[in-house]
Amino acid sequence: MGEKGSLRTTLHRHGLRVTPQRQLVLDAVRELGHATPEQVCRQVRDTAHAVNITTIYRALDVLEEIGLVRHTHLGHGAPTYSADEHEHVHLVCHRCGEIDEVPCDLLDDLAELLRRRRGFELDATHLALSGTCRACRGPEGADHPERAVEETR
Amino acid sequence: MGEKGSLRTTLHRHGLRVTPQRQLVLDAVRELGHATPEQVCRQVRDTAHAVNITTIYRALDVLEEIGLVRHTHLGHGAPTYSADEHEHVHLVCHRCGEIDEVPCDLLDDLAELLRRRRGFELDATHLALSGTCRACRGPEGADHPERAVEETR
DNA sequence: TTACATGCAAAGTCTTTGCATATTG
DNA sequence: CAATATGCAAAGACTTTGCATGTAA
Repeated sequence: MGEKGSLRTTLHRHGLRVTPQRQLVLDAVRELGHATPEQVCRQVRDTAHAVNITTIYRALDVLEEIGLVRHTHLGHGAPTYSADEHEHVHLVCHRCGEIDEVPCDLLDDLAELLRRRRGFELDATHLALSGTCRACRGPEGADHPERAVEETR
Repeated sequence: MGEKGSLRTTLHRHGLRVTPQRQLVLDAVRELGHATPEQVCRQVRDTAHAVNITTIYRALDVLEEIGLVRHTHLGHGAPTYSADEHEHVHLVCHRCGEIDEVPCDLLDDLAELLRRRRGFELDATHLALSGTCRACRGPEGADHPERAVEETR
């Protein structure tokens, strides 16, 4: 059992235990694509009614430490967690809140630039880029304050 | 009074009042370069002892609405505000927490790419890029867990 | 049986809101 | 005077901590 066993294996490698809660949290993150701790909690509770939000936070921390999940700050409020195999850069629309995803390699050139000019090693997997999505820019590319959402904060 | 009058002028244009607090908050943001509401508050209080943190938040909101300041989420916790004339992209080291700044135009190519491929209009002025700074990568480019800070969150 | 996990409650940040008071135009 | 801004206190969102209890190697 290769891929599927990676939670058990990885936890063991770190001297940590495999628990139903941790398994459920990982499953939830994988299913949801990207989700806040709150959202993960709701998903987990569909299966295990009694899991505490504290446990969700702790499980996410553990899973992040061992490299199975990762979080990104998409702007205001809670961060979103996603599975490590699910690499992408987030495009966050500060107009409507929509989140799009693009492959990390779009940033290769930028990463190279930063490395050379600043010695900075960009981590594209943690990234959120804010701006205005196609829908909000409108068909004519004009200003469309359709359902303005308060600025991303 | 050209540049310097822009707070008064801009507030008026928006039907808002010029108050000492707003002036102080703007001054603080300009002096500090980039700062959290908390830091702005401390700075303001050097001059006006009694200003309430709530007022700082509200002043920052107003100043942002009228376009004189802008905020960025550098990772975990409080956002940082900076003056609009002070445009740059933040490079946040998730190792040591150091914040470097680079000109926005480094992102021109990426912006063009996103515009063409996704219809996404990147707002480079809001940006924080996370990664590892030169110092933390070490002279040899190796792993230097000198003063590891818990992951940017 | 010992080390690690969980649940629960309480506390901690950071931020917003409601309302009375004060201030500006 | 009338519209806004401020201060203060309370509440709200999100997260962490302490500690007793539970559970697996």
